[in-house]
Amino acid sequence: MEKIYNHKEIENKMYQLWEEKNAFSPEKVIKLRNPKNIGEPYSILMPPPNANAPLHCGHATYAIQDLMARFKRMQGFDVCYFPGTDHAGFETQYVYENKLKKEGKSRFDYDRQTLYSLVLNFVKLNSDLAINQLKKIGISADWRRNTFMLDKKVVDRVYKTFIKMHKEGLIYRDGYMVNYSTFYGTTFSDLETEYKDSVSPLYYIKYSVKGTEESITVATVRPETIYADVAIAVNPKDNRYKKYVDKVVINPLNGREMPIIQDEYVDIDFGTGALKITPGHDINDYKIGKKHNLEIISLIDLDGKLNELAKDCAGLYPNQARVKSVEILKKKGALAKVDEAYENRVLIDYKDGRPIEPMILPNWFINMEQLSEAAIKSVENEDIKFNKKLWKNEILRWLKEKKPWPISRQTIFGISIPVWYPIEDNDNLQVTFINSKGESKFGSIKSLLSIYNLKEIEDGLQKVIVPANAKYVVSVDKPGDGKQYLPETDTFDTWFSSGQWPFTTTGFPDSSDFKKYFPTSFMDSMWDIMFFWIARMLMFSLYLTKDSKKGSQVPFKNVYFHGAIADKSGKKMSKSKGNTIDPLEFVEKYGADALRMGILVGGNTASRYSPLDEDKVRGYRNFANKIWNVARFIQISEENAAVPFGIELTDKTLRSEDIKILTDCSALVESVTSKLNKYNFKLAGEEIYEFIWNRLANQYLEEIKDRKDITAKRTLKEVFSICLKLLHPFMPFVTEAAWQELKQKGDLDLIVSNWPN
RNA sequence: GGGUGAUUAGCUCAGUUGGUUAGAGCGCUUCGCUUACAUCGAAGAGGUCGGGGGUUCGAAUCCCUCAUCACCCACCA
Repeated sequence: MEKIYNHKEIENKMYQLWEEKNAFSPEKVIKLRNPKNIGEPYSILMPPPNANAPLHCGHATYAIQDLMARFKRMQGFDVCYFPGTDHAGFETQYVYENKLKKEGKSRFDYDRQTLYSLVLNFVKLNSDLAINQLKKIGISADWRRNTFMLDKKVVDRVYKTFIKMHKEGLIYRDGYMVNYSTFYGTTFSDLETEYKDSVSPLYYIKYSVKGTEESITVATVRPETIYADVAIAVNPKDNRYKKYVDKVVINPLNGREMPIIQDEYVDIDFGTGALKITPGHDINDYKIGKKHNLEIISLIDLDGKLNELAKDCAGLYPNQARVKSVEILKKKGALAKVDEAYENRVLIDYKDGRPIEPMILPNWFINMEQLSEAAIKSVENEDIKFNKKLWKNEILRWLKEKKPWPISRQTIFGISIPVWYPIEDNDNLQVTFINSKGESKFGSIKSLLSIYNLKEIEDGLQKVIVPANAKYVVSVDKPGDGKQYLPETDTFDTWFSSGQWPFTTTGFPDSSDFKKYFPTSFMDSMWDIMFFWIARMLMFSLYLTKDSKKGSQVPFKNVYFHGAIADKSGKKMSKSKGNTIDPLEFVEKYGADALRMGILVGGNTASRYSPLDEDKVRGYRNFANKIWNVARFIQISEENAAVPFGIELTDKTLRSEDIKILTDCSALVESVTSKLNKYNFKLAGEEIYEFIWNRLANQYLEEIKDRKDITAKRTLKEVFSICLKLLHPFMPFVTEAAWQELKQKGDLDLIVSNWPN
């Protein structure tokens, strides 16, 4: 053995050894183990990393799942760890579009099919890269069970679920206030938007009251939307406006006569106490509009420009129209004053921080009423348990909102929604496509068909915009009834497919894996996707199993939410801050074992932000070397006479220090096992570290250095081998390597050896 | 605006149901190249556990209050 532990060489060798023996395959492990009994199933789903980029430091937290997999495998459970990678819809398209941009191109240069296959190739390359990187950190998933989010089995499952939900009335199509990015040309769910502090001018606009000399002044940051105003609202308790309540005001931009309504929502103390109501472009106005049965006027088109209703401002983008509309108002004498330094918050997308336009757009929705209800019950009953009460409360709070889930996205990279629109029944389908000469064309299908044949349109199809009340057929394939159809060009929200991950990976409903490993035992994920993913999986699971013999089932019994990996000063790692760590750089420098310890023991995975400190990782690299050298000491002291594993506490030749360390060691086993079962990784790891370094290496080993008897050697070997087992889930490589050095012919590999008790 | 959590050594954090002199890693100081390991060993400095009040024989640990800092949700015309 080398004096210094060479992690680079040995980690590769050990992983190779496990793969050669198929030690990650549950079927094979049963044969490798001794005794060859089959334990209870214990299954873990890997949250599929996005296959659009190399892994980042957050993926080092996969060590948590791997720890549980290795721990339970050694305990004799029938462990199946299901891996996979995600297509990550919009995220991936975003990454790919940036790539196109560097090449001087954009998504608008391609028809749907071409763009889709380009992105798919890109993703497949990255998917392999992601898997290889996970292997580098020692992940012991059964790679032969790998699932990619666009595999046929996944797409089939997604279609089936959509069709089932549609049949049962949970899916509907509606015009609804959505978060629309005119830049990306797609909607976002509420979870995908943020508010940003901003300073904007606040305009005070006078609306004259019909039949009087008086006017009501309203404050707004978006004067360009006055074209879409339908009412003025005041608080019913506001005495200043009581006299106007039955009167009508004149819209200063288009002369529309608008009612003055009363609603509790209006804050008496804010601005002037009077609020303009624009149901087409503001979520609160939309709600008030619905309540008071007001007309909804859409002023902004999908391309982000104002439409013909905006008169003089038609064709302008909102920020341009703002300037122009203010000029017009000024000329008309309707501008009372401007507060230039007004602090407000503007809606942006989470990805790039570009403005989001709330607007009414036809979209596919899931009614969450029943689905949430079932999920709430299972959380309250603790059919599904969380590692902190905080998470239980947060997820309940969110579920109780029961907000409809918009599931359609206007991106091409994703699973398409299996819907077809009959052309003859829908006069007003708006189509964008690239013709055979490579020119982009836009128009209603009726007018386009007078110039092009349907085949040419289909081949170059980019987007079909469909009104909310369109007639449609739900079908995976184009209906064969002789009618002409255009497909839905929207794709599913990526969470619609990843929400069914527990089903697609295990092969719901008939496969043996599903029968054996569902519901899964342990789910580890970062808390930031609690609503996106964990809540959705829970709802899908309860829904899809509701008609089964066993009744509704949760997808996993235990959820462990870990924190975001932060730098040593507790700041979340992000590219913009420049404090990111490439996990593979640490693997290279200090070894995967050291990195894993840095995550599992150096920080605290259970807190919201868990620091990863390079100094600590270096310390754990030293620890690996310490372990290596204890093994080396044992090997040297064995000389030519091999010492077998195992010694009984009843052995008469044991001296008092031997008995002491053997008993201390059993106490350690008990404590570590119990802590791991409670997911207390940090304390368990610290205890082993402390025991090996201080108790075993510094103390006992020094005590027996001069002893020549075999008993001391046997005791040392016994205690050390137990330590290797306890530490294996944390530091799989060095423990296995040390074990390989000490084991004798016929002994099992550490990965499939039995957990001590 | 609604809610949650945190505040312990220079830094990053542990401290299980309240119980003997408050712990770890890194960093720091001094000494030591002793044949497992200098990616090491030995010894050591350093904290009135955010402030104040209370319960108790006894509180970092329970209660109240103040302060500071995070975070989640909703969203201001």
